[in-house]
Amino acid sequence: MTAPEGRLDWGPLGDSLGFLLRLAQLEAFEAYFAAMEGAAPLPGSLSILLMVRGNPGIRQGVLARALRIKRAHMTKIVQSLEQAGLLRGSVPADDRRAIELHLTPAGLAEAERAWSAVHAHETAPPATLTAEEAAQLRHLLRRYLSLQEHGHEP
Amino acid sequence: MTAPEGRLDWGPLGDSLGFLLRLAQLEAFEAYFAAMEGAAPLPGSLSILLMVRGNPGIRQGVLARALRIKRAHMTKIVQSLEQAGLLRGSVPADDRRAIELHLTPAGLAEAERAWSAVHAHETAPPATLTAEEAAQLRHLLRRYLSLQEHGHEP
DNA sequence: TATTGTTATACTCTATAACTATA
DNA sequence: TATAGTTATAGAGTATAACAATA
Repeated sequence: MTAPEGRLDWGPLGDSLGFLLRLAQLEAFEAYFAAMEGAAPLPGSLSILLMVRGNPGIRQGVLARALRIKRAHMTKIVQSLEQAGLLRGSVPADDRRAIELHLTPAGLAEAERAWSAVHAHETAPPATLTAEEAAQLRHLLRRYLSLQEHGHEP
Repeated sequence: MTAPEGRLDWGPLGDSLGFLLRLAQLEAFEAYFAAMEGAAPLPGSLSILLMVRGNPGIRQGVLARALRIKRAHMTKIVQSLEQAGLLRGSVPADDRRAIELHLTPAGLAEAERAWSAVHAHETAPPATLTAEEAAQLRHLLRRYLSLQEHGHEP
């Protein structure tokens, strides 16, 4: 009567894309923190630094929508990164409501340092997948998110 | 100088499995809530009801590990589901520390009702993927999570 | 009127540790 | 001594709405 560990019946959850994505994301974040051991910034901050590096002058609201962070929350994160001296915002002349974000030299150095620490972990295939499967998984996720065009490919 | 919306350079984030999973999960949950409009319970509660339905007598701690919910949090969720009359716990004779979970008749009815509401949404492929790609994405996620064996397959 | 960013509030989820009762 | 579950507390992330400045 009692379900044994390791041989669970996942039922319809095993076919639910949302559920699988939820578990996979938790797994990936656990692996990230285990591999980094404090050597890297929080995933959210790192993603902002990398996005501003790749898109200098990006507006706060555009960045918030891209990373699916609420504007109110983005304000706090940006402020903390500004206080840390990694980011600076400037008000464009053509729309004085907006804020355009740039990395400071320190922010650029931190983005490079953090990414080089994370790079090996992020590009190695997880233990449960072959390199080919991992590449295909990333490809399908980009298709799902309509992010086909990305950084370093022709 | 300013990055335009819609044509962002995702840089290394576009190759980061963890980042892609994070965005994909947010996308999937948004789609879930948009499709359900309050007609379904929260994803966390629904996953617990479905897991107890498929694995009657599963212990709380086993369920917590499977769903990657901390034991302390699982206690609260189970208590709320018990107060709602959907779940009951029993103490097995062979280990009086443990709690085995079962659905009440009301809980079974709620699991059936909620799943039938969610089913169409969860099994239809998302707009950005073909049915084949969606199936392959689910397959790769199960492989990534080592959940190959699941509910309704030989 | 609508939009950008800010502030304030509350709520959920999470993380941690101390506690009990059993094993 | 280790484990299952509980309690308490604090923190991070998130959601919401009201607000000021600008368009």
